[in-house]
Amino acid sequence: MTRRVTIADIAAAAGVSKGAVSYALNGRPGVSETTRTKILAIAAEMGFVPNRAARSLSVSSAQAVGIALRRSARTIGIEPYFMELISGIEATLSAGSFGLTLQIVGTVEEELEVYRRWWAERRVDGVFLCDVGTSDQRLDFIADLGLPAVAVGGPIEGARFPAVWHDDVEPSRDILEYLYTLGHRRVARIAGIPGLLHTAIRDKAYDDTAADLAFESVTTIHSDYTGEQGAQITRRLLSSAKRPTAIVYDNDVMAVAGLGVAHELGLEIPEQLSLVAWDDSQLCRLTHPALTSLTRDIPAYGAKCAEVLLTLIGAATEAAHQGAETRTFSVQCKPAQLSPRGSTGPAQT
Amino acid sequence: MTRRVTIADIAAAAGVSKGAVSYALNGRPGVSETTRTKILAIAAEMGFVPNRAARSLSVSSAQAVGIALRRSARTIGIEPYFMELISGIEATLSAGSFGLTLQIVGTVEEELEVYRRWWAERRVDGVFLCDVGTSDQRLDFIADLGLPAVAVGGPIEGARFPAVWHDDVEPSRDILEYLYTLGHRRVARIAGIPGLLHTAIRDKAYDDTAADLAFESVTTIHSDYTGEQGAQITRRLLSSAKRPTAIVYDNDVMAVAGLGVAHELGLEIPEQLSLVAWDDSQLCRLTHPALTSLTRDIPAYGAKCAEVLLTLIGAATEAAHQGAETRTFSVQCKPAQLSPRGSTGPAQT
DNA sequence: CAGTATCGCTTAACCGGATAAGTAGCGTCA
DNA sequence: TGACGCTACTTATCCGGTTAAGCGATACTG
Repeated sequence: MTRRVTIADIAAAAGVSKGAVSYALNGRPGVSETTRTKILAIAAEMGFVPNRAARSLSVSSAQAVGIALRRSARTIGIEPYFMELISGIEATLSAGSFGLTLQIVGTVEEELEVYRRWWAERRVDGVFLCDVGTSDQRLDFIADLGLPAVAVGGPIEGARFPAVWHDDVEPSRDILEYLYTLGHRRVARIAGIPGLLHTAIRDKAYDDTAADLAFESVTTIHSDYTGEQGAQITRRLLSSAKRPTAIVYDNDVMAVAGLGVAHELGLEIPEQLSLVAWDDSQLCRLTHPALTSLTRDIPAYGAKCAEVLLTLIGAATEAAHQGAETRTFSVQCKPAQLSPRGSTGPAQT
Repeated sequence: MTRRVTIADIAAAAGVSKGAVSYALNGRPGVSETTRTKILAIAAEMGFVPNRAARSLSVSSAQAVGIALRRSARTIGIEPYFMELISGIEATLSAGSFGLTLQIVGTVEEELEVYRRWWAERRVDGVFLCDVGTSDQRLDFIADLGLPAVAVGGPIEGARFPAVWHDDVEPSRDILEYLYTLGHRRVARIAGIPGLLHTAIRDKAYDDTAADLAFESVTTIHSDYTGEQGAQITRRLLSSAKRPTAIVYDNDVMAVAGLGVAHELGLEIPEQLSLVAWDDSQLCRLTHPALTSLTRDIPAYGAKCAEVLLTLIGAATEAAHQGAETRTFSVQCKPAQLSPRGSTGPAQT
């Protein structure tokens, strides 16, 4: 079992003081180039890595950010979204040698408690806020703590910290116009959880677009994003007298479940029913027919979120030293693109 | 922006010294019950939460464990396995108020580097080792570091740290016997990555069982676990002259992809082809027909892994203080159970 | 009643870095 | 030649906890 190397060890080896070593390692003035080179060489040779706790204690930064996910153990795995997001976040974080602390919680109260603890413990320098709601108590809570944060989703009006988001209005319109062009007149949408911001945004975009086109009916039914509900609602829709000729799902998991139900009922896809999924994961390409879906680059999205959070943390650190003011800025990403595949086709006449 | 409370603040408020506060908060002897109660009350009132860095620095523990996953950004999301595992791990960790640090890496070298850094920085007290290979360089590397670790998978002979695993031999036999009873005589298995320990274990279990029964052929083809390869290999198998009447997949994603291919080729499931998946996630119940699969409780498995790691960390801490020796112990979990669903049926005569 | 154990607390050192303040050595310049 | 400034360090303090050691005051004990 190797011993951990401290700056005191390096100082002893180099015949200088701890302070000199610290200056040398951090690229600060105060040591000659000769000494600096020598110290760096010794540090490298000894395999020195600074003790995070010690550094954190003196500079008051954790070099880590946190993400709390509010899902049950059984349902969290099924959605590819989070892992892809985290994967993108990670890519940016590790480039800046930040760590990612993950916590899975059951309720909002637990989530708020986690944020408070992280903040009080100084375990993280900032957090990502997922599943932003239309009226989200976490926003003020975190802003009041003074904890740097980035909302993953938006836009959020009057937010006290930045949001990274992409427009859902245009893609919503794209879907409906696409289906309209294919001749569909009765369209149903199995939407996500009603309280979520992006659900509300899509709801409105849907209604607005529907009003502009001569649909017979455009209905929205809210769900909880699970495959079970997706299947159940699809079954109900397809058993009704005037069943829709196209169904749009707010995520890929429900769309896959919906496809299963269509198979179960013996419906030909896309001849008798067209299906569209939001959030194109690999899942959409595994089914037959493959699911037409709204594609966006989620790892890139996560990377952007991380980038903004790191910038924010940097700014907060600056501000603490120089009293500069922190500006809230939002970042809009490229909207999702419709990827037509086998699950959509002309409506039956 | 609230100020963080330190033990010095509490000491001042209670009119005692920092030391007394520390004793009181940690439930150690050295203060009277009266004083202890008073200090605890003040601490609670002020909302005191200890600074993790400070505590870590003095007690040399991070109160966090790490998990490094070696997957690409695009493929990591699709497998429900990891999120379920992490979810289970989390449940146990947060009960012990440990944090989880997650890192996604691309190569083994990167992964080893992450472990070394975590260890040197004292960022984690222990790690989980996923995707254990048949000859895994990480095992010795981590053991040499003296970093407490738990292998998620096994059994590992002569390991220098514990493994949490479940028997794959019995379930492998279960599948083959089940298919044999249904009259299947030509069975194919699309296996996982050849270097992985559990792939090797299943390979052998398969061969052994096949030798005991009068199959016409039992073939194994290795893959990379992705839906693409699952689909591609399935397509090849089903296009061959003597195509199998049943295919077993080493994970659920490939099985879903295989089902898609079967649909694409117009095969009736299960009349013309039976499909079995390992690792029953919700995915298996979303398709039509639902996939017969090997069910195991992955969150519970993760919880067990975390429990063992925490025990190990506790033991290591003890050992450091008292010089006691650390015992390596392995934990075997309940093997996966076959859940027959619509994707399997009698072989066509 | 002196000797001593125990309680209840304070003091101070320590963990491993960062960093402000202090200082020795040397060149510069009036 | 002495005041001054600069370089290249060293020293000491701090971050916020933990903990060994110290130290009165009280209780116990032979």
